[in-house]
Amino acid sequence: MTIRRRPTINDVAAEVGVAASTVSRAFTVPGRVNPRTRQQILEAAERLGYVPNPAARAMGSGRTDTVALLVPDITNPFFSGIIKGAERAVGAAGKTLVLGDTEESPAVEARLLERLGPAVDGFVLAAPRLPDADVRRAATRNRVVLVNRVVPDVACVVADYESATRQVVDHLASLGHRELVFLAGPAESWSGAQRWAGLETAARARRMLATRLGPYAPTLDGGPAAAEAAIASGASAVVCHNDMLAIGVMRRLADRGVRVPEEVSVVGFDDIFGADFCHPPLTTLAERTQEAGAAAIEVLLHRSGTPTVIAPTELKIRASSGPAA
Amino acid sequence: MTIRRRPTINDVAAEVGVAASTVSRAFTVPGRVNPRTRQQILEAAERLGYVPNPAARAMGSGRTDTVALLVPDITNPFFSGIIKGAERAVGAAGKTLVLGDTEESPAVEARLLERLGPAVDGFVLAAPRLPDADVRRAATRNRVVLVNRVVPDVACVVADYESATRQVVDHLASLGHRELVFLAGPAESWSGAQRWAGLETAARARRMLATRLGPYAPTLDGGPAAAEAAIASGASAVVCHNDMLAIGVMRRLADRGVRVPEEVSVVGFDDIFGADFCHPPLTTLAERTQEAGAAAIEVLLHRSGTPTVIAPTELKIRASSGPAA
DNA sequence: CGTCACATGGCAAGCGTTTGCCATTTGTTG
DNA sequence: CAACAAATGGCAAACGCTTGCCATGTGACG
Repeated sequence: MTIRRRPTINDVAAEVGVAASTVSRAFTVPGRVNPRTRQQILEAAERLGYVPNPAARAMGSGRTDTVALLVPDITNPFFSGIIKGAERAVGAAGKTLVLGDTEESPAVEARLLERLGPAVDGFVLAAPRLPDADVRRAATRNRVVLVNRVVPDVACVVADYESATRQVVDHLASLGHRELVFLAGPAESWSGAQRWAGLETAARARRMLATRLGPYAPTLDGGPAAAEAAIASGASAVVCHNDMLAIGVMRRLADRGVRVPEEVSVVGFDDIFGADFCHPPLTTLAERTQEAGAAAIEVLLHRSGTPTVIAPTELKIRASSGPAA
Repeated sequence: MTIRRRPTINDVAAEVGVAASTVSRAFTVPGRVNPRTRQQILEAAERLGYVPNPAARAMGSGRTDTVALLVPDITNPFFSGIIKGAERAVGAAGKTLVLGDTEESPAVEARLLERLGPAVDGFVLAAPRLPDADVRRAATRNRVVLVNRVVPDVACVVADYESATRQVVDHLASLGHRELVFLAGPAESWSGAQRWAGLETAARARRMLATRLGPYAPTLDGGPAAAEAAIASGASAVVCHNDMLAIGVMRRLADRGVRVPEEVSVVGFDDIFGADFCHPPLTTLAERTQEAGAAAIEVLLHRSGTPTVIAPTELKIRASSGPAA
């Protein structure tokens, strides 16, 4: 198929017999041109198949009507939810979303920030791996909203980890567990730190014993090592950094003949796709990822200042947690 | 945080004392400027924090160095693989990927195609829902590569469904199954049609009986209805449109007390995230989604004409399929 | 030492929009 | 009907970069 030249604003102007500026206004400042003229212009544009060129628009106006969302791993279902939510919100605002996968690498993240910077009106950074200083620097060149990460003076939306961890601990306590081990994820993970801090506090309030083990890779592959450590610890309840790890752990436990939840209860974080059909279905703390993604866009597009919005969480109780042995 | 003005090519030119055109060439046609001059320019750019503005670049050159990938549903793990593969390939080529979620809607797909058209060098359409005519029209304005869809005169990369379905049928036949039912997905699905056609042919060659039931929603929620129909059919093996449906079906079978694979074998398509840890782990036909995504980008960026590339497939045999009862 | 080719850099014209400002037309008001 | 304001449209200058073309300087070669 051969590519045809696109009609420009000038083609439309010529067709109708008005100036290009009038055509431009017909699209961007409707009130500014006579309704009848506008109608003709719209019809001519339709007829010619004219579509405004975003790059040219960006040049003239400085606005790009595009925002970028950077996530550490597109294939991680947790981020899929954020992406989906952001996509919808961006689309509803008539703008375009550019997605970047940082592959968990601060370097890649920095590169994307730099490359995309001039091309977008703002960034949503989901669980960024970059140090605070770099995040702040980025916020100097573009509007930036963080998801599940807090950096002073930068807008963010974070899950309500305090309530979240309290729910987890309450649930385990009500099942009669007296101690829990937390199988930690990467040391740099901000949300991981929050989760552990919350668990520890909540456990103390409940007079439960809480221990942290790890770090482990927050993936299925991190499971075996984490499971072994959990078994060795002898705790009746294990709380995992995230669902991936939890599922990996449960697999290993099954291999080792340890029954879930009869012998040990397992709880995860994220409620990823699959958490409800793994075996046994996983009790997990669900963040409203789509809402979080949408909220981040909302803040980016409409709110000024550096608001912090707290996203609610919800404990999904399924079969992987049960009464203490 | 206050946003600072970005330095332009002129700032760099002034800093070094050369013309803007020289700075431009230092970045885009390195051989064209004296190595020493170039070095100075690069240093000045670094010092000033200059980053070329893609929009302006696009205007001058006509190239946008951006490609768009449109998928029906970002949260579907099958597409995550394609996205990941495409992302990598695009990044490796030093270009930018824009992602669009069409929400399974032809209308949204058409809108994105139109809006994004002028802003990108080309499109990869994964399993597009649009009618042939619209796809061809899009290919008239931009370069287009299809994934898992064939439209005459448009480049594409498709899974090797013929081999795929043969593998499935061979596997079931070797387990002693004499008949299978295919639980179909949406009627408009091109890949669904391919799958059924392949299964039917392969089954006939093996003198197996193949029946198609459905359509069912290709989601977990489609499972119950499909499972009921499968049970009613009395077949010992069911092949599902995709893994989502297969997992939904297995759930329902479990609820109904039908044991998998003892009483009925279940096979899916896609090998999505979760297929290996659902219960029982699902036998499924894996497409190399990341490779397919990368291949599509490769075709878009480097190949001319309208090549058709066939992506290999592989049957992952797991616990959901077993000897016929 | 005269020619010539090549290396290097500058000039200026776009690329498709937006937008500030001015000119004209139309409508309103006293 | 004069005077003025509002509505409408056009002109032209950006926006930041690329690129075709030309001017100059350099070294090689005969």
